[in-house]
Amino acid sequence: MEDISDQYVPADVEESAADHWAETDAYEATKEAHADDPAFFFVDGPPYTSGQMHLGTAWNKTLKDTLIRYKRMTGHRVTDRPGYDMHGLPIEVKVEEELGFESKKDIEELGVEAFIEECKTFAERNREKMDEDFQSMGVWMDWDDPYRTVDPSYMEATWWAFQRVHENGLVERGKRAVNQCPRCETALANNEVEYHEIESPSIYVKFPLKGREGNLVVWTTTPWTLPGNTFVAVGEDVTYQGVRAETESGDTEVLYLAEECVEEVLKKGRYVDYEVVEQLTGEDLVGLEYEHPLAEEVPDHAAFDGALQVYTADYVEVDRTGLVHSAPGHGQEDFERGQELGLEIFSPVVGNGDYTEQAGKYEGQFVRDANDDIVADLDSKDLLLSGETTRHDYGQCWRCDTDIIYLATDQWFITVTDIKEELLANIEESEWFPGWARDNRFRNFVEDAPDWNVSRQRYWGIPLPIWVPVDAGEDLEAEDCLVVGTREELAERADQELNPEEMDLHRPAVDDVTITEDGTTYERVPDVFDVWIDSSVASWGTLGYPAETEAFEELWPADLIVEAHDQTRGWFWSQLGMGTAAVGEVPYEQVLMHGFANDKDGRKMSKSVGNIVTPEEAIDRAGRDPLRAYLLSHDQQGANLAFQWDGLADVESTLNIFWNVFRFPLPYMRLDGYDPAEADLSDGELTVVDEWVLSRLQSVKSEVREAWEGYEVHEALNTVLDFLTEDVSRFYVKAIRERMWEEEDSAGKRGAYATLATVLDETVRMMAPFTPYLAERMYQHLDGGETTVHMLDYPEVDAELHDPDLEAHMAVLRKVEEAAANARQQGGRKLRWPVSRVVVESDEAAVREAVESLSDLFAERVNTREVVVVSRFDELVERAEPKMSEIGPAFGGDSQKVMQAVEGATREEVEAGVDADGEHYDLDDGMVEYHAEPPEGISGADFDSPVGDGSVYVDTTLTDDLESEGYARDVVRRIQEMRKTLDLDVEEPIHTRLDVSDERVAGFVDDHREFVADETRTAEWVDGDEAAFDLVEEWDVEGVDVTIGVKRVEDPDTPDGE
RNA sequence: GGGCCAAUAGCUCAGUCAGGUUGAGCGCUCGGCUGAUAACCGGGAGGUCCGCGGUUCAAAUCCGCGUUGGCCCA
Repeated sequence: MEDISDQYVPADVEESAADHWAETDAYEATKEAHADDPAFFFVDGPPYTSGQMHLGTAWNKTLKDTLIRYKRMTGHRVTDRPGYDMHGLPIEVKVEEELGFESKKDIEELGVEAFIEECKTFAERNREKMDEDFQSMGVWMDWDDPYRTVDPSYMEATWWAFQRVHENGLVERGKRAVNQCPRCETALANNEVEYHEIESPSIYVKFPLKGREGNLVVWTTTPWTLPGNTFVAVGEDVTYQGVRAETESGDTEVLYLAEECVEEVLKKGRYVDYEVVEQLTGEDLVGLEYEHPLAEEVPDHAAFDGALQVYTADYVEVDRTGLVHSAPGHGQEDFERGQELGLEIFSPVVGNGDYTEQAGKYEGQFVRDANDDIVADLDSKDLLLSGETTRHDYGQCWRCDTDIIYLATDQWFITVTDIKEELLANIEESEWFPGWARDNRFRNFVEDAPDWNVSRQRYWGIPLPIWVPVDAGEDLEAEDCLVVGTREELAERADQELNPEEMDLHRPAVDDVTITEDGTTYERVPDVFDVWIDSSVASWGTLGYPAETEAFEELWPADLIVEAHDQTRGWFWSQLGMGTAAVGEVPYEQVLMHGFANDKDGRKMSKSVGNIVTPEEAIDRAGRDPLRAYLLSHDQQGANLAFQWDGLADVESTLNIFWNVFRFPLPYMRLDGYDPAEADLSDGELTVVDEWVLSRLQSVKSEVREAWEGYEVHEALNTVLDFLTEDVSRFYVKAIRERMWEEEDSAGKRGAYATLATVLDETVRMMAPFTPYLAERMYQHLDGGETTVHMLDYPEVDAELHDPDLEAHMAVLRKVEEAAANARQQGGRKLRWPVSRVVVESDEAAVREAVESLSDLFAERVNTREVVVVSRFDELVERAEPKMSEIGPAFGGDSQKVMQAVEGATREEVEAGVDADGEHYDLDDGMVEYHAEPPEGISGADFDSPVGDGSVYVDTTLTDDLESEGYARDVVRRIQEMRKTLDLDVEEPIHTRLDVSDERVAGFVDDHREFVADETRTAEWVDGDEAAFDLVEEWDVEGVDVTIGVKRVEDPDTPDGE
């Protein structure tokens, strides 16, 4: 094993640990060690293979890795197969960009097979890069065997599930108004639409009424949907008015619109005057018929029974005009209302956004490009009341940022709205951390979830396993279709010869497969699945189901999934939806939902803002373990992280303290030939601090366990780190340092070695899931009995060593010690100088008991000759403080004199009455307040402890004896500093020259020559030229000039020197 | 436009559920310690508890209305 460096250098530690893992197959050994343990089925949410790891995905995988390591150490056989989500439009778009493609036509020209190959290569290339990234964070998962959504065996899992959904009667085919990306020529799910502000026309259009005078006034930002107009919607209880409006030229016309909107709209139409001719409700307007405003341009417009009439609808708001142009072919709400009304759907637009011949004059135009023509046509017919533009949020394709259009197209759905009750009930079957994520956020989402559009008119995805009769018409029902569940089943039923072992399930391999049954021939629906279908089956796809059944039967459903809060609408939902629709169950039992990694101000990291921090950069500047510990030291339940470089540096310095604690005993142990791996607490003598730190260790283990079990990961980590810094480093190590310096083997030293070795062994194991490299490095140096620290057990509480009373006492003592240090500082007596006496005063018996039980330790730590514990310190002097509000009225003009006489007097003096200017004054009780002060030479400070408060008094009066020791210690410390300057070995003897300018002080130091020589390994006191010394320095010791010379002894074997 | 989460010292957060003198760590500063020493210990400064309104003897805490940031939905 290499030497342990003075400084914690994460990069070195990590390299050394990584090498060790590689050499010893540590990961395999760890899995093997737990092969027979009870199973813990963790499922990795597959990251999308479009780019590389960023800080958020690094956090996510680190958290998963930490939990997996913890679960293993607590005796579980953990499923740790990582996953990758590799299909979908994002990759298609990237590949199209690489190939310089602009539309589907380019893809068809290249050929679907070649395009699929490109996508496959692209996704695989990204996956390999991400594989490396995740492994570079120290994530131990089964990287040799990840599940990939592009593997036929995984794809089959979606087929199997979809077949179940079909059997359950939850698959539906139909025309629905969906979000359509005209560039990608596919439907998009609501959650694939992102909203941005755009500028659109904002036009007010007159729809001439049939059979009566007047026009309905509607407003729209999408003129291109007017050819598809089918009805006008009004609010049932809204008040409408018919107004006769006068134009600038003096003509008049009648307009119908909501009362509230009249003024505003007439102003926009530049009417000069108007009168109300009619007032009526929405209900009254129902049934009015109107002329299609583009009747000439679009002769084939909706004219069927019930079209071009007024209906009520609940989506109407009293805004703009209060009348809403409705086209079921172009809007979701319009579509739903149209269905209720039994209206046909008229949608003269194809998938790429071009008008069909049904759009008459506009045939072949891209819809958005037709806006201007339509506005102009309306204007020419005097049907345009007003035309301007407006800025508003509008949906865009999540991948290519093209503005979407609403179209009614044939799509396939999983009708999750039919099983809403079951979905909501299944939510209750899962336990979420934090709880509010389930009960508020997720529940709301599920309540509002519409039917799931699972079909995409694209290429790079899992083909829909649906075969429809070749002659199927518009009204095809899902139950008349075949849904295939596995490759084997397809091979059996297919008309063609297929090899289930070797066939690829991607397009175009399955496109031409037909099935003939009962005299009907079926062909495959050309669509692919929505990419969210892929990961929705991860809980069984991970296990190779349906091809492999054993693992599924043993493990399913997942014990735990861990993702960020954006997955509420994503993976948390898709799994619930698919699980419930296919098998009636939620596929996971526990959900840990963490937050996002934002920038230092809590803002989202983004390329355009330029505030991105990459994991690589953080690893470079701090290290893998520090980055992991930093990420894990913050709340892991729903809260976002505001990344701070300072915070990362803080964590690194905390780990450095851990490193210092770890390496502190090593030189001593080596000198004594002590092997920490063989540490035995029954060998040697345990002092009270040993017993205390061992008890604290038990408390920490129990707190840490509890935190883990509630997935309070940051609590677990911070508890260990606090223990290391507060208890081990600041208290324990300080307390045992002197014992380590003892030269001979002693029971006390062995006790300290055993204690510290035990503490280190267990904290290393507790830290292992968080900082795997650092823990490995330490374990291999301290013990190394097993291949890796990660295959060991997580430490368990040893009740024998747990002593809550002692911990309580020590907690009191530390508070008292703090107060003593405070009092010392006030009395101007530094710790190196002993004091004769420290008095601890408290009227709490528990406090006194605590201090008394630890008084030796206390005396040592505060450097006092004597510790006195009392309930009341009777040397305090009560000093009087006059209360002028009482004295003033009582003594009138003499008040000032009385005040001066009273101030600072003792209680005795005041009670006897005070004299001033020859007069005697008696005072009442209420006129004076007393407070107790320490007498001259004693300074005090108060403390609050867990069991009660009190005060500490430090007697700083000097005696020759104390002063003598103080100076001697000061001299020792100067010589030590010089030894360090000379970089002498701890053991190396020296010759020392000492000149003290003050005779009295020189005497003091002489009294302690032996002590000084001992402490500084001075073999001989010498005189001589300054030039004869390796180092000569002049010091100011408490105002006294002291000149010290130090030189090495030439031959260390003969310490007597010359 | 709607839902959820957050806002407390320069920074990270606790305290909010169950109302009662705002706390810790880091940083800053002054001092101490000095064979773990780029470590460690003590003192001090530092707060509109995001704002406004309400309930209450009493509000960081409960309620309402806002502001800012984040996520989700439209």
